[in-house]
Amino acid sequence: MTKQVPQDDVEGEEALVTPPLDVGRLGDLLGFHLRMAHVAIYRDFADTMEELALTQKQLAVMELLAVNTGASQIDLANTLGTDRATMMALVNRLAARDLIERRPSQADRRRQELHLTEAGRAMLAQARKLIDSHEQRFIDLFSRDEMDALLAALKRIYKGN
Amino acid sequence: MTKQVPQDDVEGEEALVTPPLDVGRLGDLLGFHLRMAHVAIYRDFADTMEELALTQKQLAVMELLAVNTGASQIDLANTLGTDRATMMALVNRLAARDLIERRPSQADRRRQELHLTEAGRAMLAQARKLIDSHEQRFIDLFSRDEMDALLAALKRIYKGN
DNA sequence: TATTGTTATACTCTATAACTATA
DNA sequence: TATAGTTATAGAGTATAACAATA
Repeated sequence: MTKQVPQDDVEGEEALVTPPLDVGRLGDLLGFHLRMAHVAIYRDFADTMEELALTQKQLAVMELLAVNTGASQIDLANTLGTDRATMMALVNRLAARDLIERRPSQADRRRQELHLTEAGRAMLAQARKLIDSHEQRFIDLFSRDEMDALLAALKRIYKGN
Repeated sequence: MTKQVPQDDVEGEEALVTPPLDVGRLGDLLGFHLRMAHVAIYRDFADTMEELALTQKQLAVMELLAVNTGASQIDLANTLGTDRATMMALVNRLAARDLIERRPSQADRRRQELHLTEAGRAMLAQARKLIDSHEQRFIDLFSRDEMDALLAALKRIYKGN
């Protein structure tokens, strides 16, 4: 999916044809390093999931539905921090692929309950296997304590403490 | 710029109307927490920079040019991990606002050397002030040691060790 | 009045491919 | 042959606004 970063992230490679620039003040910004790390993982995820054609967010929706059967689009949007319209588009794409389905709620007829389909559950099972190897590549960079500290720090950032 | 996340990230607020779902297996994924943290900082950045209408990446380009005068689009793309076409669009937008300018290279006539304009330098000075308060909000969440460890961990992720 | 889903719209981001001019 | 810039194109992501049905 991303043929990007031709030489840069290949381990044990010699210097680039065009060497990376001095990052200057960017080096002091948490947001800069967070963004670079996020992009690195995002791309590895995309490459790993290429055969299944699932994005991080699509997988997130499916994992949420695996645990929260019948959740609404608003539930998903609130949990993942997006708005209704964005979630609508995301759900549309997954529904078009028959991975999830909408069912009208009996209790509140404004709502549509979202469910994984059989195909969705099968896809999720496959995805989890691929994700394991993807995650492992980054887990291997850290000790258990380091990883715990990293996850705690990231949570603190987006939960605002 | 982002009126998003209506209740979620307000400190000391009671439960949401629609409470966040159980994140299930997502809670174990580094990529999930990294993405959530990135989005949180990205939005705070966007809100902070609203008056200047500068994105994280636009600022990154300007900071890079502040230190690496005359760098090419390829240089910037390699450093920030994007491709030529994406950087082209980014540079176009900054150039259209007269914040940076292209100058033909004497040494290699395929190249354009990029420079901050006077307006660009002024904008950057303003931006740095706003960024300080933005960064401070997140720095305050951590001790010095915690922040050092966090930055080191993030670098390890995108530098592949 | 407020909420859920929905549609329409628009702009940004990202990447691919192909062209051009240089090297 | 390879590289830098460029253009065209397309799809995904993101958000706003407005409407209908329902609460």
